[in-house]
Parts: sequence; C-alpha cells; structure tokens
Amino acid sequence: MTTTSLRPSHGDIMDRTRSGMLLAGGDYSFKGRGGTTFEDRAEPDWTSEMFGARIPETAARGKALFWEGAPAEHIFQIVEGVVRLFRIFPDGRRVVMGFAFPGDVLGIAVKDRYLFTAEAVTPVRMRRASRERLSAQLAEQPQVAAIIFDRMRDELCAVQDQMLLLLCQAAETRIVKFLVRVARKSPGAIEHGEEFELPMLRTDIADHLGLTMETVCRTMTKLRRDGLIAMRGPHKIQIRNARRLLEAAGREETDDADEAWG
Amino acid sequence: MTTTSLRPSHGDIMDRTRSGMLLAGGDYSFKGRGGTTFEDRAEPDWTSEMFGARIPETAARGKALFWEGAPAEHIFQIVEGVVRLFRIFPDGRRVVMGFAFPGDVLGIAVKDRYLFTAEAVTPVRMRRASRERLSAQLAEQPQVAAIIFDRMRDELCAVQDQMLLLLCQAAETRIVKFLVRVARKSPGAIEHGEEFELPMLRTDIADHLGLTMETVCRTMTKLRRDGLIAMRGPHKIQIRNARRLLEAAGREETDDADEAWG
DNA sequence: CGATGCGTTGACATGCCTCAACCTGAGTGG
DNA sequence: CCACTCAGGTTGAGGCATGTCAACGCATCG
Repeated sequence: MTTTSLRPSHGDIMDRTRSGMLLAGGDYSFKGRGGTTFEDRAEPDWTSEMFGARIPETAARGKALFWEGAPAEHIFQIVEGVVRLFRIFPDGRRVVMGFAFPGDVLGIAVKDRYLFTAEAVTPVRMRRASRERLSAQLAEQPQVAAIIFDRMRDELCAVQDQMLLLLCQAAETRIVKFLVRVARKSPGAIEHGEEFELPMLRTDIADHLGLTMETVCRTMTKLRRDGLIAMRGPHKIQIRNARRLLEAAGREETDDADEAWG
Repeated sequence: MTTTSLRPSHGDIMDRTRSGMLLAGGDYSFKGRGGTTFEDRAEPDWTSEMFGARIPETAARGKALFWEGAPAEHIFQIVEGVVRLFRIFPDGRRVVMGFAFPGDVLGIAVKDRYLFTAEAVTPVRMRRASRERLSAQLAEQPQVAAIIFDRMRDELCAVQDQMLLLLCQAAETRIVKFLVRVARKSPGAIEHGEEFELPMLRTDIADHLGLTMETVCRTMTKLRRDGLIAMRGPHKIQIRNARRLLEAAGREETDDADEAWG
C-alpha cells in the first residue's frame, strides 16, 4: 500500500500513449473485493485469457492512459494503482466521472472513441488488450459475452448510483459515502478501523462529487474534529467510528444500496 | 400531441401489474428521433419481431408499469406517452432517474429485479415481451445481441450525460438543458418555435434534476419573463429565443455533447 | 360547494461557493 | 544546510443561490 509514496523510476512506456477504451468505473458496485492488487482476487475470470499473462505495463503518476476523443483501440485492466476518469468542458470545468481500481476494466462500453481521459492518480500497473481481440472473444465465446454483458449492467448501476449520490445530497453525505466506498476496497478499514489509502487529490474528489476543493477539505476536517475519522496526512485515512460514519452516509449505505442495485 | 389533455377511459389492464424490466431512459442520447408516437419513426428495427404487431396495451396516467424490486419478467417498449422512472429511498426522498419516451425500451439492462418503478406520466400505450423471448432472440440472432449491446452503450452514455448535468451546474442551466432535451423530441420546437408538450409534473422535473419544485417554478418563470420561452399552462411550452436558450444551456448543448457521446 | 392536486409566488435561513491568506512537505539550487 | 519555489492542502470572511416554510391561485372533481 505504498502507492502514494512510491517514486516510480519513470513512465516512459505510457507517456502520451493513445490507446485503450473505457468502461468508466465499474468500481463501486462490486462487493467483497479484497486486497490491494488485482492478483489478490480469487476470481479466475475471462480476463486472464483476454489479457494474457504478460508482464503488466506501467504508468507514472499523472500520465494519461488514453485521451478523451482518441480512437479506442485497446481495453485496459488495472492491475495495481488508481486511475481517474474525467472529461474537460469547453469552459474549462473538469468532471471526474469515476476512478478505476485494481481489477477494473476500461474501454468496454465504448464504440470507437474514448469518452474521457484516463490518468494515473498513483503509479499504475495495467494490462492491455486490443479491441479486435475483445470482439473475437465475444464472437467465439458466448460465456465471455455474457460476462461482459453483466459487467455493463454493473457499470450502468454504478453510474446510476453515482447519480443518486449527486442528487439532493448534502456535501457531508456525499463525502462520507465516497469515503466509505473507497474504504470498502481495503479489508479491515471499516470493520477494524485500519488505516487506508485515499490516493486521489482533493480536487479529484471535489470534481467527482460536484463540490469545491475547499468544501471537501472543510468537511473532512469536520469529520476529523467530530471523531469519525483520523488523518495522517491528506491521503492516509482511518475510520474511528464506523457506526456514526455509516449513519452519516444516510442509512442507504449501511444495508441496502449495494443490495438494491444487484 | 394530446397526451396530457387526453382523458383515458381507464387503465384496468396495467393497474398494479408487476412485470417488465428496464433500461432506464435511453431517451436523451438518440438523435433525430422525430414524431410523437413510435410508429412515426423510420427505424424498422429488431423491436418489431421482438414485440410483434399486437395491439399495444394501455396504462392510465399515474399507473405503474412495474415496481422497483419486483421480479423482472418482461421488457416494455413505449409506443405512445411518457413514463417516469424513479426510486424511493428509506427517508422518503424520491429520485427520478429518467423518463421514457415513445420508442424507448425498458428492462433490458436489468438482471432479475426491476431497479426502479415505472409510472405513466401521461396515458401510455406500450408493447410487452417476455424476458425469455429476449433471451431466445439474443441466442438465436447475433445481430440482435449487437443491437442490444449498442443500446446499452447508449444507455450508459445517457446516464453519464445526466450525471454531468447534475455536477457543478446551476439550477437554470440544468432546467434549460432539460427543456432543450425534451424539446428535441418535437420537430420544429427548437428551430421554428412551435409549442411542445412538457408532460411531466414540476415535482418530477425537480426530483430528476436534484432541485426543489419551487426552484423549478421560479426558474421557468424567470425564463418566461426574460423572453426565452412562453408557457400556455404548465405543460405547453414554446421556445421564443432558441439562440439565447441554447446559450443558457452552457454551450455544450449546442454543438458537442450529443456528438461527444456518439 | 368544498375538497383536492398541482402550480406559483414570497420571505427568510443557510449551505456552499468565491476569494484570499496561509500552511506544509518535497524538490532544487546555492 | 538553508533559502526558495511550487504543488497541494487548510482555514477564514463574506455573499449568493437554493432550500424551507408558508400562503395563495387555479383547475378538476365529487
């Protein structure tokens, strides 16, 4: 869990590479995904034959995996690290559509061009497969198509979930829910109050939740003062009172929500 | 175009019927869809063999096509009228995920249970097909699967689009964008300033845009006072200054946006 | 005629944004 | 080793847009 503090040699390989495609952030909708890197997962799924067992490529922090509008030639699977997915608008506004975590696949739901830019938040390791290979697999192996189909449904649910979060929710609720979602990826973070990584920048979070960086800061400070969380630097978070935190998430996060979307 | 003023005999058939499944609102992302009813469309697509040529069922205003959480047994295609798709939260909050218009298909992206309730905003005519039939078609006819796949991508884009609308957008921008989207469905509404139908309730719009009913009212009154639109009753809208209206939508709506998602 | 559902408008409170100052740690160069 | 710079983060003061609460309008319906 040294993503943030890691100083990668350099990210030559991915530097300015244009490729891949995206499926946004299937991130949130999966349950029980443990571990930090993808290899930890127990799921021996379609991705192994899709992406092969080659040594993953790497991308240094801040490097783009692909750009919004570029021809979508590849799909990517994140092996380690975190990626932000965002669009820039003519007026300069940035919207972070989501974040991709280990195990997530980018570029499946796309037609011919990437819908947004994917940028490494932390040093990233990833695997790549050509779009053609995906099509071939889809045609040959019906069960792969079914899995992809399912994935897209999950994806759809995740985006809708995010939409719900943005609707009629106070800033604190949004931030707490976001923290809980990220914490869920680190086993023990919620149940045992173990420190977990919040690698993205405050501005990333703000642009993701439709808030300003200042509001994110203030709210997290408030959560800290109220004893719900503790912080060791901006990116090391610890949940100190899970019950109250989940309450602050507005109840949905504790029981249903994830269930409801299944 | 008499949807709102129509007084249907009554909606016995659909009353409390539990069935179908949903694809949310593929609504916004389609271009060039003209006409009021689905039959007007030139697209001789998969839906004809899927749904057959039977006489469409009807649902009276306010009746549910299916309920959130109910087993998803059918898919529906809206032939005429407008449907709202929403979820209710434990705290009583309602979120309108989207609206379904003629031609839209509900229930494709669902697994086994409906993700939200679909309710007739206006008297609705619709066609129904069983989930099994969908599966059969998918297995037999690869090209149908491809179309469905495409639809889901469109769907995903539409939801993301809606998400963007909710992020860092002022109330007026959201409402104007929404108006433009609905107006797009009526040819001539934007280019020639012809009156068009805005069948949904103010509360529907509010719950869809993450605003209050009051804010929706006030903003629309402001648009009227500023000469951008005219209103003949709450549901008959006329665009009086398309240029300024599209400007108020924040530029994205005029050129890109729809393009960007293609 | 009153009841009801939906829409509109007003007065007021407040949560978030804006603008601005300052902090902190890491990298850099003398 | 220190001074400097820079990016990211934190905190504060103040304003404004939107939510809240409340009254009223206006159709429809029994």
